[in-house]
Amino acid sequence: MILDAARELFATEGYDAVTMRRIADRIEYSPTAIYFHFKDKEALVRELCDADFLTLAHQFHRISRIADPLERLREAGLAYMEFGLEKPNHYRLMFMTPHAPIKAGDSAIERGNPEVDAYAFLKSIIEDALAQKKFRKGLTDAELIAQTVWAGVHGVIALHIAKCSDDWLQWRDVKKRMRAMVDLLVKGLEK
Amino acid sequence: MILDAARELFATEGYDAVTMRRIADRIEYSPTAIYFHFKDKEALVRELCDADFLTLAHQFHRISRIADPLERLREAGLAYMEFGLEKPNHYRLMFMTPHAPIKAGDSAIERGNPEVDAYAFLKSIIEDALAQKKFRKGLTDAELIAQTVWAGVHGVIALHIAKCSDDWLQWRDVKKRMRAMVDLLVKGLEK
DNA sequence: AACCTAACTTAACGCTGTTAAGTAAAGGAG
DNA sequence: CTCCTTTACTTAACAGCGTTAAGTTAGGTT
Repeated sequence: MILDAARELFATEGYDAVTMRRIADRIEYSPTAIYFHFKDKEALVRELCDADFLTLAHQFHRISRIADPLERLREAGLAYMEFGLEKPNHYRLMFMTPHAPIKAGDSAIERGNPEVDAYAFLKSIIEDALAQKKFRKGLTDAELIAQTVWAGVHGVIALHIAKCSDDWLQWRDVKKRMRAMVDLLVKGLEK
Repeated sequence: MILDAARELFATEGYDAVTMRRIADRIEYSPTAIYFHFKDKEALVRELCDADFLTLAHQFHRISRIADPLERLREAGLAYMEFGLEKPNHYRLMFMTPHAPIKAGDSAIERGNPEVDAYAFLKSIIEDALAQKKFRKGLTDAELIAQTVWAGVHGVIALHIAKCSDDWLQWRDVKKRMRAMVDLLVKGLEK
């Protein structure tokens, strides 16, 4: 009940709405009751995050069927950005807010398993492309490539979330920017 | 005095340290005194940001002397990321936190002037490269390219700031990731 | 019947941004 | 010199935050 209330408040009204007191109001308990189930607000929020990381990894599932690694990389990048676009509040919490590092085994997600670990999924695509010699000469470090690709797609969404209502510059449509990023990344990587 | 105290607290102890009361303590005034000079905390914080945007633009000044637009793009990207790396707290506030949009003329920065507007500086590099036909066929929209390049370098720093102490993955050295990003971007753009 | 434990509540602490009301000093006008 | 206005502050308080100490209540076990 606590997690459901927190998730709904969070998704619909944003981070500021997620106060212990407001969660408690929703479920008609006292604020203190929450502390019986979660150590503190950070622990609650991290459990929310954990579930979101899992749904993100699940989004990738249909993509794993695409044969060509470069095309798979394209679609994975777009799916990642789509996720951030649709759930900006969740995305902010997951990727734009520093948290205390989680201990190994503390999370419900099995590290390194592409089925449930989105980063591992990305890395497996890169390793596949490297094995099939799809990349430019000199590109060999799968970890480094994965982290750079991730940074690229993250940048599009992170900037969009933080600055979309900033009229300082003439923002191009975010969908266009998403496509431009995957195009640029693949063009920069492929042979 | 208020701005100086706020800036110092912010740079050394992070965002959480910037409370109206702590600023007031530093300058030995009452918290209320600050409200005589700034409408609210948001206004104070935005004036801090404004100064930072200006110093970022100034960092770019020496780069404008580089003749080759592609090399200039490289160096501008690296300088941008260096700024974020050196002043992570400032960077977070400037680029990772949504703010209410500023009204035109409200800011001290002259929009579109590459001397003081960092985005305009980036765009001028792209336009220069386009004029010199340095880019791949099909790349024509300077605004879109600038926004994509910005997203790329932003992604590296934003991820670093939010996730550097996350041991979920084996982070490559951030300097390596910075270089990998500019290389990837330029390789993806150039003819 | 006695005891224990889990699941809560009430009340409070110290913190936050913010504001209403009051004060003290400075400067100009008559 | 007095009156008045403006500027720059202070004190005290409000409502909200995360969090905790202490007390309560219900359910099951011995």
